[in-house]
Amino acid sequence: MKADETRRKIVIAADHLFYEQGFENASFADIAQAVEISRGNFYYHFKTKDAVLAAVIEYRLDERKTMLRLWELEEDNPANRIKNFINILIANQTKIMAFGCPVGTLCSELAKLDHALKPEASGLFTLFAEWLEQQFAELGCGDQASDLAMHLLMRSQGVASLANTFQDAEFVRREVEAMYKWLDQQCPPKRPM
Amino acid sequence: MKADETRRKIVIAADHLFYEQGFENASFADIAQAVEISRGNFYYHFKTKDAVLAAVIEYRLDERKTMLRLWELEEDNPANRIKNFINILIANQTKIMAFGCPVGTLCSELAKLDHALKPEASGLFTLFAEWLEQQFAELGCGDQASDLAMHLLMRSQGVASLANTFQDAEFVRREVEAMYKWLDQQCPPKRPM
DNA sequence: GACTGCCTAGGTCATTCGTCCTAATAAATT
DNA sequence: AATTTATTAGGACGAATGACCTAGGCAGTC
Repeated sequence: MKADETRRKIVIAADHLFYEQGFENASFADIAQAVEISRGNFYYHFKTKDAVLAAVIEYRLDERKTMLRLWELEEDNPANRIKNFINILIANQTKIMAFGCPVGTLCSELAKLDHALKPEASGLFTLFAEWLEQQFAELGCGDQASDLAMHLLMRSQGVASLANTFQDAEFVRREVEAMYKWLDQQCPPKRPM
Repeated sequence: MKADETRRKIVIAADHLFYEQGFENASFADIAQAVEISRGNFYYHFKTKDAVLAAVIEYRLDERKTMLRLWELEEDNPANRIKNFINILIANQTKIMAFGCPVGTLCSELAKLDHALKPEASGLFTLFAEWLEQQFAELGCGDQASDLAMHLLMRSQGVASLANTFQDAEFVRREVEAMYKWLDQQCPPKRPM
């Protein structure tokens, strides 16, 4: 069906626009123009803007899940998997410096709008938090796994936020290095009695 | 002059509304209603919405500067001054969980809007960064002072962001505790972050 | 009491937005 | 070929927004 393809194009274009301009600031017209379809056609695929947002969140969730699954296949050392996560800050540095973290800024915007889909957007964070917790657990961090996961998520959010504000690539590099070092210090060494 | 008072009321109301609803989402009508003045009267005091934003940023800067100066007067131990900064997360916990960090969310929104006043808003971060750097310098951290200041700012941003997303007071408490511990480890003895 | 400058009230205007409708076209099925 | 279904086009609508204007009220001063 052609509709599926058009729908997918819309979601991807909306994904970019919501990230770069924010959800509220990106209009139907903007998205339609990006996909090169008419506003009427747009309405055929999505009845409301919230429906687009819901589809974008689902798309982002799918993308992240795929990425995490790939890391699990490619790398069986949980510490290295966690390093993959930290490395997002480097891999996406340019976009993060320009627009911040896609997940964090969306959650923050939806919180201010008191939007009904805020919990769905938070699900993106939950996905990462639970995945990181799993990795820390495999590392042998036991009941600390959850706290460590939240701590690392917190740092990546903080770095993204300040990277966006200060446009300082050196700062990002430094903090990523510090996260690596912090990671190495977690869990083992297991001290002898 | 009555105008000064009305203007001040407008700025304070706009400050709150920009924080709780976001800059774009807060309309002239919203602010005018909060101050209980007519939209026409509003226009007498501020010609454009950007002018309101500029005034709000200046107001926030003044407030923070006053707060930092007070901390310097009340507390001559730089470590305790830094603890005051960390404690903002506890003192403003309710608001932060509801609306995020006033500085961070504003900067992030203005970045997405590609707004002309983004540098002015970033000035709020710079104020804290330079003040923290000064405190770390007085602590004897030498040329690390700047990096440590940015690191602490980063952590407070990350905590505010996740606090807003997850509404988890226990997480905030835990991370504040971790920041205290981290602070105690800085300068001397020099330890990795 | 009239004048002048500061302040306020309420309304208008053009624009943009999300939403929705209808008619036309393309594709699929019979 | 005929009919039905899927997809697209373009415009219309009301609501909301930022911006702007003008008329009037209220000081204080001469």
